[in-house]
Amino acid sequence: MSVTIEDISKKLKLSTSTVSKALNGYKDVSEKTRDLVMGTAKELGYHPSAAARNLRRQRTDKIGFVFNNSLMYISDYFAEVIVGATAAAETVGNNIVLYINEGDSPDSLIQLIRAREVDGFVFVWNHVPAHIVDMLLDENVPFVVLGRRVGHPQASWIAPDNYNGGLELMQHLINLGHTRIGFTTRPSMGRTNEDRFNAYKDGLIQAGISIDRDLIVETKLEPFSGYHAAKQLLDLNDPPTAIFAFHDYVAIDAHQAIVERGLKIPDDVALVGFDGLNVSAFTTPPITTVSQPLAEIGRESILTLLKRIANNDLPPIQKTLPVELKIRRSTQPEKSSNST
Amino acid sequence: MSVTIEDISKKLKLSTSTVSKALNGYKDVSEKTRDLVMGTAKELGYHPSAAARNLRRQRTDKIGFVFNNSLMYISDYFAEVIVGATAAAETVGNNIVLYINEGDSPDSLIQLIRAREVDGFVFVWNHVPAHIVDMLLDENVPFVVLGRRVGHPQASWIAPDNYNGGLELMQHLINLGHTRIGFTTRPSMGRTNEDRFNAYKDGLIQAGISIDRDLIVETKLEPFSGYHAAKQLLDLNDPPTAIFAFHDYVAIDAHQAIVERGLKIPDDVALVGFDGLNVSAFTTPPITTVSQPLAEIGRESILTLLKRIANNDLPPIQKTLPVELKIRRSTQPEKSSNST
DNA sequence: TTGTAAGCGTTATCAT
DNA sequence: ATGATAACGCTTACAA
Repeated sequence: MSVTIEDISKKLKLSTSTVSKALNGYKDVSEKTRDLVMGTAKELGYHPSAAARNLRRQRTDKIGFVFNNSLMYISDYFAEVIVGATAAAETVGNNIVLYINEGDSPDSLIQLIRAREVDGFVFVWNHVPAHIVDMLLDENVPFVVLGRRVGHPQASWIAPDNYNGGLELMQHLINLGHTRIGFTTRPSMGRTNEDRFNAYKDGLIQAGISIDRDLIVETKLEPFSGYHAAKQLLDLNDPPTAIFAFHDYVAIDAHQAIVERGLKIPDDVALVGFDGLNVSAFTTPPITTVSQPLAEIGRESILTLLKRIANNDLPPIQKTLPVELKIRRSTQPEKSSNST
Repeated sequence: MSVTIEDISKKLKLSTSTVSKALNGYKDVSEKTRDLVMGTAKELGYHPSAAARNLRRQRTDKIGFVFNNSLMYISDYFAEVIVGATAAAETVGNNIVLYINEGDSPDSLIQLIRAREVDGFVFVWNHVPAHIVDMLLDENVPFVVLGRRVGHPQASWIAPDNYNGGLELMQHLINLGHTRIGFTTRPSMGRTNEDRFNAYKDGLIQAGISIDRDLIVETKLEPFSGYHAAKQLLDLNDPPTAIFAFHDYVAIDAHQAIVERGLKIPDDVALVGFDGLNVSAFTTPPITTVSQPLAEIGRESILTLLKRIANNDLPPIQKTLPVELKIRRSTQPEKSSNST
């Protein structure tokens, strides 16, 4: 097979333990032999076997990245987060292993955990139910939830500041004079939805605007869902002058619905999204949104997980990262002329 | 630590080998003991240690997915391909390990290979240079290049039919009456670029249109590069009436440049992209493109790699997958009215 | 049908 | 400073 420590030890007439020590930079080995070992290691093209190392060290230097299929439909989110995470992991010699798991069968998750193929897990799920968190805690496996708050107090998570971002968005719309603002919500009431929805309601309340249930419509977790939601809003007797879409892809769907109705954005209907994905800038007009620091969320999740891998008795780590309002033409009245 | 085979064997007063055999469904074990073993395995919550298994079997059931950072900028591509690949791998009990590697330092690649953390590699690079292929062959490691043809005859790859897709695109434009068609090309002349460029040229030649060097402009591998390329084309004394963008993101950049010039798509300038990424449908008007079967390319790459892992002495496997022309409003004259 | 024992490649402990 | 040895958890000839 390939070159092992034994090959080096034989060639140098040293014991494998000395070679191992030299290779790993232990100081109880003479400089002479260390140079010798290093030299022949390079000469022979030696590289340690990950499997042997993992078995012995009871550690893999790998991190499981567990996501569900629907993440694919928000590819900008997926790509940025994953690349951020992978890069962060690699800086400390770790790698990311991908797992598609919907979280619907705890058994497959337990199997994953017990196989110890990875040292810990990052979950990228729309919703992490309490019984799964309990199970993870029970198994005593290090984990972090990426991108959303989790109700369970013992869970660690890294999430964007959905509430304050939403509030900024609402204040922006209200400052522009909008009083009838539609909101597209989610069927499952996860924390992300809750935070954005609360921001919507509080934004209205702070402005002294009463909440109209007709202006709140539900979207499903499927493509074109935002399209139907927007149509529903536009069909109202007293339709909204602005629509707050749950996230950018929903906003893009809504954009299409609005345009099909022959309405102008933002003159007839203003439109805002959420997340700050690249795609939100590609529509005409580009869509005002709240941008979350995706790469940093990915990075921070890894760093946090590594801390838990080092010591899983740490109290839960929960971080809210700041977001940024990006005002674009979907809410701003058209400027008189264009410039390069 | 966790439950091992020994725990089961002790509890049942059996040898570890018998337990192992029972667990792995060998037939030279009585049904009674097998049920017993299976039962206590479940009862104790046993799951095999991946590390021990890997070491013993000299196999990891993991596949390395090597990509460079620039893939992040075409997130639709990245997401679809990766999810397709991950799903395909999981159906046969394999997983994907991500590696960011630009291919600029063969050393880090060799290290990766020799560590045998994975059984084989899928490369997702813009360009796979011959010396890297030579190195991979030299190391006798199974690998497949995803998404592009490779010049090296010994390399295995799965790629879309760029040439014929490009030709269809050109015929479509020419049928619409365009004779001055701009093309945005790449600085590095990889096979993908070559194929699309050849399609551009052959499309013109087949229609009896002479090639005008002014209509061929170079883009860089950076954001907004397509924007500048399009402006350069529009600034010509005799500007094109149609632009063939190297890929969809370049087309989106070009779209912006065209709109900024106050020109109408497709009336003043028709626009086509390539790849069929979701984003190409989000612009106004949506962009005509050639769609590649990304998930299938991901899937097929994994299946091909698995074949090579099973037997790397196989002759190189090289597959061209069919693509599909998607005609959208960026090339079609506006219809009189819209419908739901 | 079951058990023994060796080995995968490394690291850690304890002697020397 | 170096070496012998055990151990990590599993699989597989081979023996019984």
